[in-house]
Amino acid sequence: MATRASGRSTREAIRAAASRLFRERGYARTPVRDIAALAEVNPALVIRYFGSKEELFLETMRLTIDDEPLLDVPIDRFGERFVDVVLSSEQDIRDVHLALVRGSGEERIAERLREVHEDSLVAPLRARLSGVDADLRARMAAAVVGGLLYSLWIVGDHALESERDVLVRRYGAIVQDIITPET
Amino acid sequence: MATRASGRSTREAIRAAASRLFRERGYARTPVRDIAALAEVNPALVIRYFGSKEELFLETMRLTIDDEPLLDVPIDRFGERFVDVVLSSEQDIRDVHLALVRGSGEERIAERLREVHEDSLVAPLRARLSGVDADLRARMAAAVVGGLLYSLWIVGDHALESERDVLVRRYGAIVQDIITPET
DNA sequence: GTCTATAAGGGGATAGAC
DNA sequence: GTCTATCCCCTTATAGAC
Repeated sequence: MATRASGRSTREAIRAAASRLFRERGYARTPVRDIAALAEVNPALVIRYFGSKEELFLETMRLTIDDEPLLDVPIDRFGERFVDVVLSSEQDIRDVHLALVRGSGEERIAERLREVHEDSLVAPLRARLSGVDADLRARMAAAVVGGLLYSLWIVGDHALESERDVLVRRYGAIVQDIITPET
Repeated sequence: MATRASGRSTREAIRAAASRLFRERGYARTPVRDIAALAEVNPALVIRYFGSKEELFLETMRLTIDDEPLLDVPIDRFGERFVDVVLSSEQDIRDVHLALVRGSGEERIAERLREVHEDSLVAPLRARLSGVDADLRARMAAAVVGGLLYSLWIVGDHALESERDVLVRRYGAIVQDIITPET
């Protein structure tokens, strides 16, 4: 095999392959060799560049939610919009989330999951809430959204996958009820 | 080591050890050897009795929810009671559920998770509901309860672990809102 | 910067004696 | 029914040549 391009692009090729395979098959079921093969790179390089498989996993399984669509929405429609954003597939929130959940037997992966849950689900909700129970309400709403992801992707609840619009509306209503302070 | 008791009790010892370790450490992080050690039994016997590690896992990670407390409760308090039952630690619903979620990268374990989700969460809710949307509502409520478990145990959301009573009441209210038909 | 070759360990599972 | 001994595969990770 010919020597490939410079170190920079090799690193990126490994990262891209790892990101894809980890999301598709999860941590435990993705050998380093498979990552190397997909990246068309020597297996030794994977470790050389990233130190260990776990480092590589943590390096690739990050999330930053795009909260722009959340900023300009009126508070009484926030629940629906939030569900909409989470379910939007542009960023692969769901895949990364799923991989983290399944890998959470490993302590450091669990830690990353907590960060992702906090930063991507709790924080955006919390930012728009006020009142004494704001924190608890944000966490409950985040848990509910987590439950939606769990149901859709982990248990594969196809019966819940009605029209996307219906899902966003009904689930949005649940979230909305939680974040709206009790009368 | 002296020969232990009869085959019957050996089988039970293996089952008990496996059940405990799988719940504590999960599928991937529990070697057959550790199960044998805890059961004070030869490693070869584990496979001999149960065929494979995966079979043993599926054999031990079952759930049957005790739905007696659900039968005599008035429908308008059903949500709260349901959350109460799920969080009651008598049966280790949560541990088994957690182990199944984390193991769900394996196809057969995912299948078992779907069964458990269906039988222990969806079905008890569905049994008390009626109306056109009954099925969808039952599934959404089940997903929400799954979200609670997810948040409490998988991400370890300690901030959500307020007083148990508070949790049951507030989360029960959410479930109740879902299973109560819209006006 | 990339390769070959291999170390070093752990895993599940099996054969066959007792 | 239970044991010892071991097979065999797969894994991550490293050493050192090119």
